[in-house]
Amino acid sequence: MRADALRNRDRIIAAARDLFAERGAEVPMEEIARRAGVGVGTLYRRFPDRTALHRDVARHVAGQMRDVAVSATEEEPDAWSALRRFAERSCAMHIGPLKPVIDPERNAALRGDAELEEAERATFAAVTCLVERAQAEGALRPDVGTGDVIMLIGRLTCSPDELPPGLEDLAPARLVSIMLDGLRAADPTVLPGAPITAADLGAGAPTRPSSAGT
Amino acid sequence: MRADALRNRDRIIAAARDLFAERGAEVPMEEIARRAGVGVGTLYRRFPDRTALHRDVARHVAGQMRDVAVSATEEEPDAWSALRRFAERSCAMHIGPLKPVIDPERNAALRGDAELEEAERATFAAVTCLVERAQAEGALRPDVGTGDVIMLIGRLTCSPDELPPGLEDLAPARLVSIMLDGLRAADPTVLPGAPITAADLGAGAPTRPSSAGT
Amino acid sequence: MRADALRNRDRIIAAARDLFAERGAEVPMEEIARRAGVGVGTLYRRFPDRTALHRDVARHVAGQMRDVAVSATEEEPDAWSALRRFAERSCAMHIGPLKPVIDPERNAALRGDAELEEAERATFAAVTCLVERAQAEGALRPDVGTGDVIMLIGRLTCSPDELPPGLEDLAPARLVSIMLDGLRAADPTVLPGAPITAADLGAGAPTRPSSAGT
Amino acid sequence: MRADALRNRDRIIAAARDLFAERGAEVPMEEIARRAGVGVGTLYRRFPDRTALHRDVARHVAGQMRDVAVSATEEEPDAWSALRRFAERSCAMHIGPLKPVIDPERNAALRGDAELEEAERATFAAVTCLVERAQAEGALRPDVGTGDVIMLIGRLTCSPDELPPGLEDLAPARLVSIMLDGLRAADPTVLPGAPITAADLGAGAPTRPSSAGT
DNA sequence: CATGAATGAGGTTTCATTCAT
DNA sequence: TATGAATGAAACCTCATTCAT
Repeated sequence: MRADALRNRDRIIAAARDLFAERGAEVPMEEIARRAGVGVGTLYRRFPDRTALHRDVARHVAGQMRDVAVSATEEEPDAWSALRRFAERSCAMHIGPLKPVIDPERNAALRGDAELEEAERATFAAVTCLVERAQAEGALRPDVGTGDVIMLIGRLTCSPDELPPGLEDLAPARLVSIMLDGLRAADPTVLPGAPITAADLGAGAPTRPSSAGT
Repeated sequence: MRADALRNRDRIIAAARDLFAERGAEVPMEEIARRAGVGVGTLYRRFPDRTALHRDVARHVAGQMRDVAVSATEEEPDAWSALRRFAERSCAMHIGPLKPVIDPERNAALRGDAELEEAERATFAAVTCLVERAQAEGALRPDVGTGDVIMLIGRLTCSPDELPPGLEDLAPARLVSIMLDGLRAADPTVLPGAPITAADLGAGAPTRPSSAGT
Repeated sequence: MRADALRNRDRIIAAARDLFAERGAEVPMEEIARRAGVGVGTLYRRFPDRTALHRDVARHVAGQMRDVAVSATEEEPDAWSALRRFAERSCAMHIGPLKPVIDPERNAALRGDAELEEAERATFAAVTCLVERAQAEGALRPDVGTGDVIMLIGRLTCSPDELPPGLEDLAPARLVSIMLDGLRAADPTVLPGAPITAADLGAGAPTRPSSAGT
Repeated sequence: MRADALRNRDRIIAAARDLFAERGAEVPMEEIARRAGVGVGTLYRRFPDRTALHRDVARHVAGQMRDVAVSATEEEPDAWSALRRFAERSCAMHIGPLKPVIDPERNAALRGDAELEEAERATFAAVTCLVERAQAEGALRPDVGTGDVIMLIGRLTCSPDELPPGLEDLAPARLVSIMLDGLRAADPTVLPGAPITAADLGAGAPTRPSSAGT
């Protein structure tokens, strides 16, 4: 692929990701093209329809998630710090509002995409590992599973323009901190049901639930 | 207004609220009419355009929120239980996905609606009161404000079809419980910034920030 | 269906048939709507996409063909006159240029349409009957089949604007007459292969080839 | 022009002719380029727009037609055989479906093209000559003109994919034979109107109608 | 008053043509 | 020179809104 074409492709994916996060999965294609600085035709040459764009943005974001999970695991001194870092970085990536675009559970067009599922699997595996280690370290309450953690992160992260002006940075940081406090071991309430596992989250999850399950 | 006309109006609002929660603020009007069991013409007779429907659904939901806040305050033995009940009921009402429809910050058509702002004000006032009492009781950590609580609740509640099948009831309950644990007093981490107040959340909030602010 | 809606539907089908014959299966929908005197929206309300319009025009034309075949059979004194009338009427209906729209062999969207296939079957049956009787009467050469006759008719009829100006009426009449002379019994050349039967023409044809086969 | 450039040009014309016959005059340019094994850029370097491609394909085909007419005239022992050969060869060239591309009557872009008109004139002249000789020989019915013959041939030839599978070769041969029988002298019906002359067919025809006219 | 038909503006997608590599 | 990327006009199709029945 030619250099300029590759650059355009990257700009389109970046523009699409931002706009999907800001204004939803159905932003006009024209607008995505405009934000990327190209004509609609160029956008459609690379991505035959909205579905294809969804898929490539999903792969991109899922890959970043996996990288964040892996590097947090490798570089942090303990599992709890790694989980905190994973949560904070996910937040900065606006995972929450991208859910309708990037989650195979909610976007049928993504079902069965190998690359996407592989990235999700790797992310789930890394997070599951962190969860188990953090529980062994006594930092994470024992009655939660990977699914609980992933869902919390997904729901707490949101796009800047959903936040009150002036709080774009502060609010997410506070909410994530409060959530992490809720996940810490000290004196928790009894949760209903069993821990939610990675497998409970569906498609991209490992077929065999980890030992954190039920 | 005749009895059947009134019934139609209620059915339309109920259908609209459900569809807005399930499929977003831009659901086709035909579909809302169909779900309500009326023709589009009837829908447009009651609500001249989508904006009017948004507004009436917003008023309806904001009124329910206020009722929940007030009755929780009146009927629960202590402020912490009332907060918990408010969180759980809000969750059951799928406040999260309705945000783009009912939040004046995100739906410009709602700005300046007196009835809506009054309901929001009352809700904020009641929750602020609960927050302060719960902090006085030592049940709620002192470094959070009404805004933190409202935002947490808004983000943790979601429509059933965003959840993995089989977990529609369990997942919200677990997430809310974890969040509440994060809000409890015992041994919290230091949060960045100052508590987020009702006033920080904008339009419908009291003009004078409550004493919870810093 | 309301009276005016029904009238519009008929006007759309008539406009579409004419334009398909004049300018091909891909005439802009806007133009069909304009010719029918309605907006595009109305056209799309009745026919969700071009395919649906193709299908209904095909059913309409196939029904007319069947009616022509049947009435010719019933009203003409002998099979040869009936065949001639069938050929002339088909010609007036511009069957030729409509082929890409109405022939399931060439328009995949029509495959398996029961109403269409039934009309084709009836037409083929009637023509097969005429062919056999005309051969028994000695008017039609014995070495041709229903398929030969149908194909000849299809190819010789064309839309007026494919013809040199001034010959719109005369040319088809002459070509059909010459073709009919070619089909008459007297002193024919030896044709290659076996008679082409209705079954050879595919989808809508009777499953069991008539005795004219092979 | 370099050898490879010349080869590209020929491949493009061949690909275009085939695709025009198979799928119509509006086949995407990309597809023509692909079939020819070149990029669109190359196609546009040779042919500035679709019109130019139409024109060159038209010239090419018209030239072949003329060659067929001339060689048939020169090499066949009698006029009737020459006419038969001309009809059969035209058929093999799929003249019918190319009509909208190569006929100046139907493709305004071709009007006034000297090379094309010259080829058509020569073809018409040769066929007119054959018609008159065949009539003098008593093989061709006297009440038809060059125009009748040309139109019949044009309408009976079609692209292979318009034919039922398995009959691609047989059907055209049979239809042409039947048509030729219709044109033979023996015992014809009375045709409406006067013979259609070359001049009646328009643009490329001789300015002075040949003596075949009435 | 309820209904559902008609309208046309706006978003989606295709493709002829131009142009950078 | 050959290629295939970029462009934007035009066609397709959807749906908010109006209006006849």
